[in-house]
Amino acid sequence: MPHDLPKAYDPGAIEPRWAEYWVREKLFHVDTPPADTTRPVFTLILPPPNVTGRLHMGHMLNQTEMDIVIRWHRMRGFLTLWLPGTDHAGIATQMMVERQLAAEGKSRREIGREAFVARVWEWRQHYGGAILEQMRRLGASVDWSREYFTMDERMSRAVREAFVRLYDEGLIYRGKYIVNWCPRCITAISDLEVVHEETPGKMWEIRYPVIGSKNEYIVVATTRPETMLGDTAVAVNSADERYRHLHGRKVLLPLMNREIPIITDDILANPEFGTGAVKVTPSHDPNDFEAGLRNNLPQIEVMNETAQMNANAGPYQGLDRFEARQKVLEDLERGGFLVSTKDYVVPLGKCSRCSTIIEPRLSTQWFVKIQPLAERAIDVVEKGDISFVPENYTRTYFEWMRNIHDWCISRQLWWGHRIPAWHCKACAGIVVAREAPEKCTQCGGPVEQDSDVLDTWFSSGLLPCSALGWPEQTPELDAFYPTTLLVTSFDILFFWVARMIMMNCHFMRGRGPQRAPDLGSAEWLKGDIPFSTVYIHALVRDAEGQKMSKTKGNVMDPIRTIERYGTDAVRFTLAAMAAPGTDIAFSESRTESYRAFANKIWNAARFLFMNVDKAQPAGVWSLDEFKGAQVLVGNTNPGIRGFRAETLEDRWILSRFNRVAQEIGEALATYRFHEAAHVIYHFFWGEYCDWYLELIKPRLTAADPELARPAYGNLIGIFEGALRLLSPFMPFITEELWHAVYDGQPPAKSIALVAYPQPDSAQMDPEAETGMAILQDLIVSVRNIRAELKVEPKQKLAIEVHADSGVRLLFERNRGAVERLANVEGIAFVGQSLAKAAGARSTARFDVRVLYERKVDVSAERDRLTKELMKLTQQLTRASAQLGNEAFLARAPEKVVEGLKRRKAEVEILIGKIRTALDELDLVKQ
RNA sequence: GGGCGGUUAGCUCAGCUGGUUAGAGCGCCUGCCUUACAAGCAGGAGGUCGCAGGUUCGAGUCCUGCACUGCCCACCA
Repeated sequence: MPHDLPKAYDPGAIEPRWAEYWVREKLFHVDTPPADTTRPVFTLILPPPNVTGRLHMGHMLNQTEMDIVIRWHRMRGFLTLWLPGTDHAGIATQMMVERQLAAEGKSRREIGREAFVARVWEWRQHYGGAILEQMRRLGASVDWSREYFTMDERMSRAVREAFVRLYDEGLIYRGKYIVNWCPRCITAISDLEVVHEETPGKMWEIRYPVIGSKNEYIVVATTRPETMLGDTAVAVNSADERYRHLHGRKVLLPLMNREIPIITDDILANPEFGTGAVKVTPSHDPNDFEAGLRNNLPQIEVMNETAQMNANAGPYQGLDRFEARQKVLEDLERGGFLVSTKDYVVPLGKCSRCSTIIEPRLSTQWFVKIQPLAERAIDVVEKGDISFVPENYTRTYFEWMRNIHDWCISRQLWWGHRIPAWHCKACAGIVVAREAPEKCTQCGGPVEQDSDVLDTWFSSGLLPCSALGWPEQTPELDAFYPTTLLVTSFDILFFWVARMIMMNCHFMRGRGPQRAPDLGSAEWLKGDIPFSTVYIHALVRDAEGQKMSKTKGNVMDPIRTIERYGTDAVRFTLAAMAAPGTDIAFSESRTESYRAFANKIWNAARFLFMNVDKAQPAGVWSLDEFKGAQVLVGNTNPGIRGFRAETLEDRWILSRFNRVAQEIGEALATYRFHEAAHVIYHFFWGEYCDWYLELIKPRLTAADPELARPAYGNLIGIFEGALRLLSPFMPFITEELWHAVYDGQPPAKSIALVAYPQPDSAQMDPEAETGMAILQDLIVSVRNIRAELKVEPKQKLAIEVHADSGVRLLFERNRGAVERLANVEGIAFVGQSLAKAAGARSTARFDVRVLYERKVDVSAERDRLTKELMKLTQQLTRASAQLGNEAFLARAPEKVVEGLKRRKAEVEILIGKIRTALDELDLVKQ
């Protein structure tokens, strides 16, 4: 029995069931539409989580926002595709499996490449689906039938195609350069994978003896003395007078006893800094590398791939780089070469994966010549074809794009896309091809594939076009590319977003304009862009505003939070706190309050069903009357149907519903999730439950079925509509209750598949809203007086009201409401103002007092009135000053002037009433 | 060294394009188990919007400076 709800809302009892139902029924699967479809299309690609990943709050925020947008579009009639997938995450996954091997006492080198890769696939088979399983639990309405993995064969094909094309166009090259090298991961990494940290360290000054002069030295400064073993020159600025006489001379490199030249080079950014002379180590520093090329210096590598000193380091061979540093310093000291040791803050580069200090290393790698790609990527954003929300990220994007460096894409790993290049064993030529060549195309010799794999971001940078079938011309590409939106976090803006823009714009170049981005939009999406809007969401921090990190131990597991409060409550928390551009300090107290919100909705439903179950058998009302309401997608006005606005509260709630639908629509269209969440929260709890439900109660039990019938229709109608409004935010509870509303026979398989309420201005009723506000004001005033007088809650009291005829009529018509909600028995309307009456309350529209024998607490009353008077007087002063200002009257919009005048009049009336009341109090005292 | 953001109630945060009385949740105080909900109901207290100037008829909102604070980027030994 769907109506038989347990008393307390228990998310654990309903959420897994619906999560499973949505997947099993394939509710969110969409067929690829024909190319000529007229249906508006909305495409969103899920930023593929790492296969190694576990869900964290950042994912949950990300997915909540995406799911809200997706469900909202789907309910508005878009053909909506949300495409899920996972990323093979090169280094991360390889490390995971290596750890596993280590636990078995094995290493990847022992078992060999082929076995290792097989082992990773096996790992992925077992554990790789964890994060997507977690996504299912969140209710993410993705199309599971289209799931991809970035190592799938079709993705590999796209990767090879992209590589070969870029190579053929001269945009990929191979060469020996200084790269960021992680000696622990034993691979090159890109600039972006290096984290710079200001670390307290030392700067040492070392003197190099000048050959051919006695007691003459050049003093150089360094933070990495061990690299001096590879020095091949000392550089000074050509304009530096101090060293002019040494141009063309040589120094003797201490410890190594190697003669190296003194060169003049502009390597020195600032000749004032340090001693004005630097050691030059072309194999171990990017600047020195360049200087080495300019000056034809030899490159002497002194370290191996694990940053241990090699044979070129002479006596230091075999030492780790930091041991070597100590030893070098000791030896320099002993030889009298060490001039000074100073504290110095060094910007140390560390591997973003394992925090090992990066060693700049000379090695042969593959690079993307990025400038030409960046130019187009800048262009599409400048032209507005792609826009960022919040828009200030545009600047950051340009900043990065304009200072971009070539991208090192080769990794010395085993897990990843193999570079489609083959080396000839005979002539050392290179063949780059889509498929493995049989032999060298130049000399016919045997070939062997390059052992490196590609940076993970090379394959994810091809999304979304690769996920839609590129390089094939698939119907999916036709229908869904460009995608509409990308929702992601700031930290992968450069890693991923920027690269997708560069690569997609490059490969999809020349594609004509596609569909419109939104309903009723006259604009068309440009054909080559990967997405038209990038929404950058906030970082989720802990309740203290600290970044969540494993080392701090403040990481929240969303699944655990969900188990405690329910998915809906956690989703709602994230949505309600997701103001664009600001970080989220996730607080469980908020989640608790949103669970209470869910409970409130739950109990409102119980109340409804309890009454309905009595009314139906009595023939007062039948669900069939309601079933006629059109809520199916495609209906032009899927708001509240069959509503009969017969009373003030009916007109009011209908008006409010429409206004709320409008506000939510506007908020969601601009990604203002928090605003939308607040609006629906306030409407449901503060208006529907607190007022409408209370006001309508007597009509539900009215003896006259003609009175009761519309009340039921309205009550259920608004409830059902509100569920639809709320559904994208809280998909589970709304699904459960929506099915229950229809007694298990809903007009569609899911609330997610019916229409989102659209505002209807014809149903907005400002007069009813004003009237209701006055009525609420009266009820609250009476409750307030009662509380001040400490009247027994159960005791009914008579009241006197003074008001003009219009307001009086309003009160008379809603007499019952006042009596019930303010616990009043008998309302007398009086002709004269009640301002003098002790304990009366006044508003600009009415005075009210209760008839009660207990004396007013004179001093408390005086305090209250005095405070009120001060506030109002301040307001009056300000308002008068403004209204007396010619410039204000001339320049301010009429609406503002009118509003202020009205307010001033009200304030004046109130001040008068309060003065009277205060005078009266003084009389009482005397 | 560049760039971006924050500072609003005891706490955590909203406040979009400057416009009538600055809001929410939690916490706090008072009273209620009023048959939908104590995860609730009713009432209430609490803010010189970081500081100093400026623009404007009008500033929490725009500009300048300062203080504190967070983040991103960067090949100055």
